[in-house]
Amino acid sequence: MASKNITIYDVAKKLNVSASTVSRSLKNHPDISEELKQKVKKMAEKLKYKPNIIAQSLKERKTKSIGVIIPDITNHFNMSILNGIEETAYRMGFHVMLVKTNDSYQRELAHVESLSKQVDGFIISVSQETKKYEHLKQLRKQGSPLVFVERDIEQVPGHRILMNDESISYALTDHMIKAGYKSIAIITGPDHLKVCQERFTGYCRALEANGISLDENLIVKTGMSYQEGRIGFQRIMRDMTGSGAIFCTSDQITLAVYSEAKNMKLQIGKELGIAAFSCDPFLGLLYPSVTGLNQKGFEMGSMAAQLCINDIENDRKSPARTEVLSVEMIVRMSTNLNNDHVPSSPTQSYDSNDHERIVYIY
Amino acid sequence: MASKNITIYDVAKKLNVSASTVSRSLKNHPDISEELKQKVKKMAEKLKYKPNIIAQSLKERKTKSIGVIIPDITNHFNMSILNGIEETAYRMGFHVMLVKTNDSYQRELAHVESLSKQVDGFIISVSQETKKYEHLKQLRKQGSPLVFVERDIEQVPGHRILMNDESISYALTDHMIKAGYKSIAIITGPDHLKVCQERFTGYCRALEANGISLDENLIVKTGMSYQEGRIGFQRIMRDMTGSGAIFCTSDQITLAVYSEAKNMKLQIGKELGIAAFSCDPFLGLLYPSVTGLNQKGFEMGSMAAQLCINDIENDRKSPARTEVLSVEMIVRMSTNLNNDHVPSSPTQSYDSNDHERIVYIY
DNA sequence: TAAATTTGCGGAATCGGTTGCGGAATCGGT
DNA sequence: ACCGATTCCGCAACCGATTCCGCAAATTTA
Repeated sequence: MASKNITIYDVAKKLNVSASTVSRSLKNHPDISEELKQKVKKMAEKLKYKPNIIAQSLKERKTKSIGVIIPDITNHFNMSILNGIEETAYRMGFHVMLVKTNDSYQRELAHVESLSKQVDGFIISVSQETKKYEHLKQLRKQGSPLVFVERDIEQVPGHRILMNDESISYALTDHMIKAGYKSIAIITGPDHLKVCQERFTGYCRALEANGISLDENLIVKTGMSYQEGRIGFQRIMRDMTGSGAIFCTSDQITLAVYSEAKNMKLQIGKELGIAAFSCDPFLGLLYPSVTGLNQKGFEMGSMAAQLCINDIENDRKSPARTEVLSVEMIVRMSTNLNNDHVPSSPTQSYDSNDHERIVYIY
Repeated sequence: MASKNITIYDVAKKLNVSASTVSRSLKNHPDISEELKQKVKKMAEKLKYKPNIIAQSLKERKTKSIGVIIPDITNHFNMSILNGIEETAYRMGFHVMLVKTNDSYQRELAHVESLSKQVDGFIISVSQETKKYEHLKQLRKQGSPLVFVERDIEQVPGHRILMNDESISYALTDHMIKAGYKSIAIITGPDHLKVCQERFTGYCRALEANGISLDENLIVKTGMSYQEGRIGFQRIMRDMTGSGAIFCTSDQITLAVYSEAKNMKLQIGKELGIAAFSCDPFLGLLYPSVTGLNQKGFEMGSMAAQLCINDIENDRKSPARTEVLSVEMIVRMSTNLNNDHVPSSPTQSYDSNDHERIVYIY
């Protein structure tokens, strides 16, 4: 933006009219004669005049952009969400300011502050560390539309695009139990993160429903990252006895557990069950393929953007909506205890469809 | 940003000083007495005054944000790039405005225009459709720093963060030939996209060096998407004879080819070789695992952001730099013709490391 | 003590648009 | 020919910050 930028005044001067006239002409204000409008538009075109969005933003107090605050962007689910957000934001004439927190509360705080004057609304998936939420309440007080996606905070009003975390976790856990695994472990994040708590609750309920008591040694609640998944896996494997299975509550945990299990030369499915709270398309291509979900990240992002932008354009916060998308479970080989996964003819093993069964929840 | 926002004037009024004084106090201008500075800062704190970044941007003609224009964000490589960009942008005090083009020239054009007044510099990976580049030259004329990442356009000056596309493609192709595959196919994008042309050239050179002539039936140049990969695969399989292999030049093509091959119950490696221009970590977990690359997306994004921001802050375009990161090839099972991938003991097959060999290029 | 600096702060223009208000010119009606 | 209503456009304020310039008081110097 260094050099000469043509402004509305340049156009005005060329035509010996006022800047107001140019402004009005370009927005088809009825006060300007059709004839003059055309002249102005021609000249603007000729000079390659482009309105300065910053100046407009200052005057209008609208930036036509939304802030997206996300813990990280290197997993399939968040990517899909981001993709959905960008797509509908674009269609609705908005831009996306993207920041990630790396699950750090401090960084989330800083971003909320620094973006608050720069965007018209927020879509946020809170960080794992976030326990305080004054910063988010502050946003609401300012009047900024706020949409939570996947990870929300109950105490803060705002729209929510969520999943049926608890029931799908119940389903995954129950499925593993019914599949015959004797000890079911879980690797998840801390309870103050609502999604973790819900996933854990689903897990607990399923155990309970099947008359299995909780075993602290099989519960890891340190976090959702790859590293934490890896360490969690190692801790669990120390205490896991008999035919066990692990409920991996994030993309990264799943990747970590799967990798480590392979490194330990475990036969996934037979020697170790794995169910993933994940929808990465690779899960179906792995061998053994991994039981996972059918999360609709793109749709969630898209809906979030719509709610956010609607709020912005109507200038008033519509009553906070909570959309809970129901997720489907996709059963694959990693939770098949009886299949030893060594097909007599290798050809068979390549047909993932033989081993894929979709279970609809709701 | 709806309601009452406290401005610098509010702070000024409270203290019966002028706005200039408040402004200067907050930026530690020496003209203001230490005593008054403290009073102003206290009051600003008390009123929770936050400077209006839009107003600053207008005045300073700097927005402290960079525009990132990318074809799509749902593959691991682009994600990594984006991740790297965001990380260093954050560290350097910048924000990221993210837009994707879905490989559409029109959309790229629109985004370049609409962002040009909104960001201080651009990082771009051009769309597959982009053949004209006036819009990019225009950016340079305006003085906007411009950094190409992965996909550049030679005719437009600017920094470039690239890979050794041609030589690594040569290496992958040569590897497949040496591995014993008789017909080597390629699925890639149109030649006007420089990376495609280079990858294709590498492919051609390798064939030539091994005394193999080009077979038009084995060459698909329609595009880099999943759909195009799928269709390309089907077309190639009609004509592929004997032990063949496919060079997949993108993440999505790889995914498509791998999936389709599995659906056709082909034994990957033995019946069909696959080498991927991709670095997705899942490639190593698949069974059979897939020969791929070791692209450094994060580093590339990080470097791009640095170059871009440096240019912005020094206000002068430093001489255009071209960084070519050398990529490593990682040989895995999908290009092992002799291994039938049905291990006597299934345990073995889970050890991907037994089948992984890193080949350094350069 | 008068003159020359220095210190400390305010006024006003500016960045680039937008818009309420008012004024001149044109028009229609009688 | 006179009056009221339109039509069409410009002036100036404003959005919220920054900064050049200037001025008065305090300080130093002669």
